[in-house]
Amino acid sequence: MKILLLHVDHIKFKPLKKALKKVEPLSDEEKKEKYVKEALVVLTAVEKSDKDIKKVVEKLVENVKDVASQVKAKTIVLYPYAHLSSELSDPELAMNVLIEAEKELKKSFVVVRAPFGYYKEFELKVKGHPLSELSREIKVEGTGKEKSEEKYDATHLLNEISKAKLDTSKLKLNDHRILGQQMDLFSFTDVAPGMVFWHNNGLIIKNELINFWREMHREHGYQEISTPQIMDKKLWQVSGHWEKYKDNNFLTEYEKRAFLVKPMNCPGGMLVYKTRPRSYRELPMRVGELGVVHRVELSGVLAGLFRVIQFTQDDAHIFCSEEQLEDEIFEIMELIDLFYKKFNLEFDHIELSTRPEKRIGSDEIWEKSEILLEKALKKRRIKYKINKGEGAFYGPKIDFHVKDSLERTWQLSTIQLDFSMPERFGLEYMDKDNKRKRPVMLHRVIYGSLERFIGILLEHTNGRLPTWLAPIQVRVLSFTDRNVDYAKKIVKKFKDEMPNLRIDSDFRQTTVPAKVKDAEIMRVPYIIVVGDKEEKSKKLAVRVRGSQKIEIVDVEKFIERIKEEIKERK
RNA sequence: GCCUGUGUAGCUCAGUUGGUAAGAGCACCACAUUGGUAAUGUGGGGGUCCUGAGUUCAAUCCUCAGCACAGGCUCCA
Repeated sequence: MKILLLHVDHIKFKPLKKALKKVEPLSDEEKKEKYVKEALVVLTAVEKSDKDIKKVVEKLVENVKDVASQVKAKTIVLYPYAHLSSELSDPELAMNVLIEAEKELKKSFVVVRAPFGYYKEFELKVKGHPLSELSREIKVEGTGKEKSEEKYDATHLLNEISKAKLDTSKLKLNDHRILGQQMDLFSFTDVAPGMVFWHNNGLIIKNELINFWREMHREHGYQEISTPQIMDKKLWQVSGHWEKYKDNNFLTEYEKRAFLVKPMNCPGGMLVYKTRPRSYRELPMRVGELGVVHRVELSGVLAGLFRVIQFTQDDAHIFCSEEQLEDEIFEIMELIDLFYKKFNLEFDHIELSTRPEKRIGSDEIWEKSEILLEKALKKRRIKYKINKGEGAFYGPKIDFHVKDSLERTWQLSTIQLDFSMPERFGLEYMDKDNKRKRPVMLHRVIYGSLERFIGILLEHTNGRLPTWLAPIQVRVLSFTDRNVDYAKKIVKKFKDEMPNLRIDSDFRQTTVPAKVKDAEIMRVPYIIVVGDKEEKSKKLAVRVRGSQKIEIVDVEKFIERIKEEIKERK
């Protein structure tokens, strides 16, 4: 139970309308406005864990008496105030606690109890002395036995686990959640809201994106690291994330030390930087990390792959000198450009987000950083909007937004400038002149989150991914049972030529149109039908990615074509 | 988290104003069929009607509490 004790000159309140469906009826007297002078107002929120009414009431009364005697209050106002807790008990329990507490307190005080379950207008004047505002948390300890003998019935609990049911009423046909189901890419369940279960087909896409990412980043002078999933709370106090995002972290513990499930990769990266003295020769040091992060998000904001609790960031941190900054920013912009061209994606708009209210670092540094980013944008002649006050708490950023099937925009790539983290973590390098200097840092992602990126990509292609990304690249259909042996030979030939080709077959005894339909729903780029004609002519009848036209092609030529597409990532 | 909806078979949905009403199509399995580029025929198996508590002689349906999903708000290091 949570309570807030306010010592007031007066309080005035009046019930307006029901907040709950089932509440105590009010007498005419109770419906009237109440005015109480010189009172200790006890705002109460009864919580789920307050099952032992007797003990809860006992402790509540004890607390109230304690404070009342200190402030010398003779009148108590018990005032239900649900907003103190997010773990509220059911109304019945709450009512009982309040009624019992009222009875107890009446033995020593004048008690006024405000009605439960109503929206009330109220006005009060707090005295303002040191003891006039106090909050208390009342906990009833369960006996050790109860804890160790936690009772549950596994088969019973299984009933509570269900697959997340998608409400498709407001969705477009190319919504990634529908495609994900059709193409067997991923799923969600009740027991892991906002966390993706990647099926084989979906993971293929994710892994291919990662392969491409790794290749491009190696080419662009990045190293890659991987840091732990949970780290001591201290680290996040150093970085400032604890201060700013306390409630948005998953907490766990190890030998009585508090650990945070990482919501960001940067602090881990900082520690790697600090493992040995660094030289100016190492800068710019570009360090990538495909980090899995967890963030506690409000349940109402979750949305398919677009907004999740657990996701993979294609993160990177670039440590460099101030002189190198501009070039590094351009370098990242080029990389972003390269990626979006590859996927034929266009940005809806680009934002420059400036200093937020809650931030670290001096105003001079913020000024400098913002000007720097703006200059870079202007030099590149990039159109952008200013998003005032929306920067990260450690620095301003440039965000790249893309539209989804419902015309909502989502941030994918971002470039963030940061003078503060290196300061907080005491990062240094030895410069030419043998003096210790502080590096500057850039945080950046290209895909943003792999989850969100895949969602966008699916919607933009309507699931018809380029061959290199398609979970199934080629499917061979038999015309009749007569043709199965030959069709198997074709499949084998493809596999011999391309061991990594994702090819499968459909030899069911059904019509060709039926099998084509299924392959189309799976968005297979190349559907090959093998029948008597093909056996005779030794050619292939290929249906290409959604077009209704059938191409008759030479086997060898077709294999070359696919090889080329996969190699060139088309 | 808030507001408004939604939750019935693997998928898409119908239905019961509380009582032999647990239904269809697709998918799956079997049999027949051997077909030419988005759905071959017949038969069969398959359901905790989101979960829990309550009301009732009786709950998928009513009440209360909760969970998840969706749209919007707010938020997004």
